[in-house]
Amino acid sequence: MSLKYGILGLLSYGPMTGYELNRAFHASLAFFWKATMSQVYRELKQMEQKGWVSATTIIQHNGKPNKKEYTLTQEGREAFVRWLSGPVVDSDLEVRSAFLMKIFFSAQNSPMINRENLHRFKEISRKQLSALQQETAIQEYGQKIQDKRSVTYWELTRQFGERYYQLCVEWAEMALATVEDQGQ
Amino acid sequence: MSLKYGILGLLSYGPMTGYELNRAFHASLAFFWKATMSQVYRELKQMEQKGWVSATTIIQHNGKPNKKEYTLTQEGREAFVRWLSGPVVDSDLEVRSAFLMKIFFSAQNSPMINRENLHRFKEISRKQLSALQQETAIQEYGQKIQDKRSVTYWELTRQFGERYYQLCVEWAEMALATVEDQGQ
DNA sequence: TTAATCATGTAACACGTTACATGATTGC
DNA sequence: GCAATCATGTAACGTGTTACATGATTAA
Repeated sequence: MSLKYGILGLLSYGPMTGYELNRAFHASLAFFWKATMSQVYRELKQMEQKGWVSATTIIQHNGKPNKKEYTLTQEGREAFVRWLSGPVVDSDLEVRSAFLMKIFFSAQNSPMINRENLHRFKEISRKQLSALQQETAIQEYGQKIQDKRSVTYWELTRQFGERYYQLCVEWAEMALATVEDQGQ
Repeated sequence: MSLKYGILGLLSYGPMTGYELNRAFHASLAFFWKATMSQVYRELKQMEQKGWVSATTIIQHNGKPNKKEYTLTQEGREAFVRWLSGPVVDSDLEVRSAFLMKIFFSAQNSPMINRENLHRFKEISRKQLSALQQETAIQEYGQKIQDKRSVTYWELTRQFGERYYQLCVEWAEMALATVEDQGQ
């Protein structure tokens, strides 16, 4: 559901190709929404049929393959605004964690494997945290497009991510201590 | 991917019907994994074909519909243990948040709607937090089944949830202050 | 010479969501 | 009388994942 609106949102800054949309996704929305190339192309096809975006083929020379640039239509912009201004519902907050599923059943695992898994979780979280802290794309874009209001909101999502991974690291330390304490 | 293992994990505590599995899901795993009835029935059918679970029909009198009780087979238990003892991978930590997607683009929204959305997010998070704090299922089960080791791990997932929703509430307060500060 | 980048997709499968169907019993 | 609980599912659709296909250019 949200992938559609992620694409519309990115196109609201200006026209882009599927390939560029994919890069933009990875550079900015990846912390809270992952998308693959084939998904992006499929959504673009569907949205073109709906009339939310329109495509223009750009012929390239120098041996590079032709591009299809997508532009937001009036209906597309309206659909985006309807979603954006619509209310926040319970399901927008849903959490899904394969890792916690594993932890839930981990009493049936060997203590050694549990310690390893918790350590690995902590390390991955730490890496994600420092990646988000060193994130400069927001500042760069902000200086380029001179849109102070956008930067505020982009920065809020980044800060959520920072706090989240901070939590993961601290929880992992607590969990490791608990598991050791119990002599497991 | 994880729904399968959630079902196998619950069946590792003893045989259950699809209906009971659904209730168990809502009572224990719901914070980090949501499942619907039809999904549970579909997975059970697939896993029966794979030979991971076996079904026994229990004829009921007193007007109630017949039940099908599912039991973990040896192969099912092996598949579960393979998953449980397998390494934690990056994708096990993936975050997906429709709410943050909306915040990311919220510079294009009216300031009033943004304040409303942040307030609503804070309220939902607060409710989830107090629901998790008042959660007693873990203690009850623990006393019933006398499995101290399981309780430790169940409790770790609950604590992750508590910390997570605490973070949400605090972040929302910070975000509201930021948005007000900017005169938006 | 090998991998990465640019650029488009298709096909098949897996998983998640929503609506529908049946029908007795129990509590408000 | 109406909603909830017990208990099973099917069907259709929507979304996410993985593998495959093409083919030139550029940097290590």
